[in-house]
Amino acid sequence: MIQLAYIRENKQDVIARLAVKNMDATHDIEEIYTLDIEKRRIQTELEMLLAEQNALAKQIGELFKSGKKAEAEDLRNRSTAIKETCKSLEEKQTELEEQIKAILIRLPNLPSPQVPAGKTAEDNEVFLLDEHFMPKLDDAALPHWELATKYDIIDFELGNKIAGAGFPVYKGMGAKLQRALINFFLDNAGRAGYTEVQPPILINEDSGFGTGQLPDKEGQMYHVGLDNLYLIPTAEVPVTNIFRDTIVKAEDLPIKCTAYTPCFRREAGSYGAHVRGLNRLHQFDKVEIVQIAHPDHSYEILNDMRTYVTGLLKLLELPYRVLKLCGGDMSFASALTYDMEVWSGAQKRWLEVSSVSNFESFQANRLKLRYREGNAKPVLAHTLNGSALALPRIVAALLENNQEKDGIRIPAVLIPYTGFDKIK
RNA sequence: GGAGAGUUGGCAGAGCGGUCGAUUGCGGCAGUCUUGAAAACUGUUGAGGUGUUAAAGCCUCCUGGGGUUCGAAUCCCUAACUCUCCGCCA
Repeated sequence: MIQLAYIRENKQDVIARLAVKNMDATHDIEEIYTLDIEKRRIQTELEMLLAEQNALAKQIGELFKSGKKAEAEDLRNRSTAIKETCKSLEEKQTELEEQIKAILIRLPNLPSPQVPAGKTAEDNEVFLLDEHFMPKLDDAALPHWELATKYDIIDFELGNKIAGAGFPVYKGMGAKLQRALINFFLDNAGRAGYTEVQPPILINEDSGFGTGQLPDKEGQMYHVGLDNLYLIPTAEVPVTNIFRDTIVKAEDLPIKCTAYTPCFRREAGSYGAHVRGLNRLHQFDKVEIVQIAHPDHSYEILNDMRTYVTGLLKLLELPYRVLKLCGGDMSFASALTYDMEVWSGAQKRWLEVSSVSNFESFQANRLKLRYREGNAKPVLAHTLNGSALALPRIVAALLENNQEKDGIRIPAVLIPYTGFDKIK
């Protein structure tokens, strides 16, 4: 949620920056601005009356005590009269506040000034390309879904029977590879200073609101109707919400957490070749990294996180590229996002395996997540997160890029985790 | 699932419907003492809004929502959550 005080002072800047996300917010911003002025006018008026009422109530109490009944009655009538006015002003104020919030919560975050203009994924800026580990495959190379069947490590049909499309069953070495990757990612995050947490994978509405999934984006999440809970689309939601309604000390920043969780996405309307195999699933595993940062350092930290993720890709011996997302391709809550994509040798496509974002104070404002410098007033913190990493597409790329005549080669760093060096 | 109890400031824990934003303890911060630290003592210590050069002042907040009243942390209704006992269970 954009800070109301910022809109108050910087109308034109807000409109200009939302235009980078291809949104004409002129009307919304003007409306907020006008409603806010009116709201504050009413608030002032109301508060003066409330002050008078408080004073009267106090006097009445004293008059009753000293037995001056008639005078007390007199004041009581006056107070009753004021009460009516207060009530209507209060209603008006609440209504205005609701109107302001209704607009405010559906406005996306302001993109950082360095976000490139653009409408679609085509307009993203290639920030970095590392083809060092580009595989040399011949035309007989198999896509990962065929390799999965050939080596009997992932069964899509079986998952279909149990839950539906997009819920694969990993078997044997396939399952072990999943576990190996999760442990490998968690261990690395731990070494990089992230504290491991295991959060709930069901969240309530407040949590969904805090990180920006609710309202409006509930269609992307599975909903447990009976208990009104949602399955998490990413660990970002429960982990960031650990810090909802908290004031942390400035010297404790940055706070770094990592979590492995399964993630659930409805992906309604997705179909076709691009969602085959592991490319797009309803349930998948991911290790997430989250940081709560001081506003002065959040962009350095974003760079650190990006470098950390590309470091993992190098360790896994995967060719990758880093995209700086354009305004049109960025998510609702993000101020700046880098996407990491790995090369999938047989599909001959780039697959997104991580997305690292700085949300600045957008989530913090919804979460009421603040830090305090000494005895100063609390200030909204910045939140950041990134996948480190999402498993399925990593697996897809590993299978395809490392296919050899006698099996699939496991990268050296993973062998201690898998216990085998080849899937046969 | 059944029965009961509760939800107050960072934590613990008081609070006859009328100077209660709230007693007290702990913790935190500052000071005295000390070579330094500890102990002891003293002071200070919630959030949001409004306002101001800065303050003062004023308003709101005692889980959320609604109600009664001139006046509510205190009474009533309601929701959520927590705890205890019983049942069930990985």
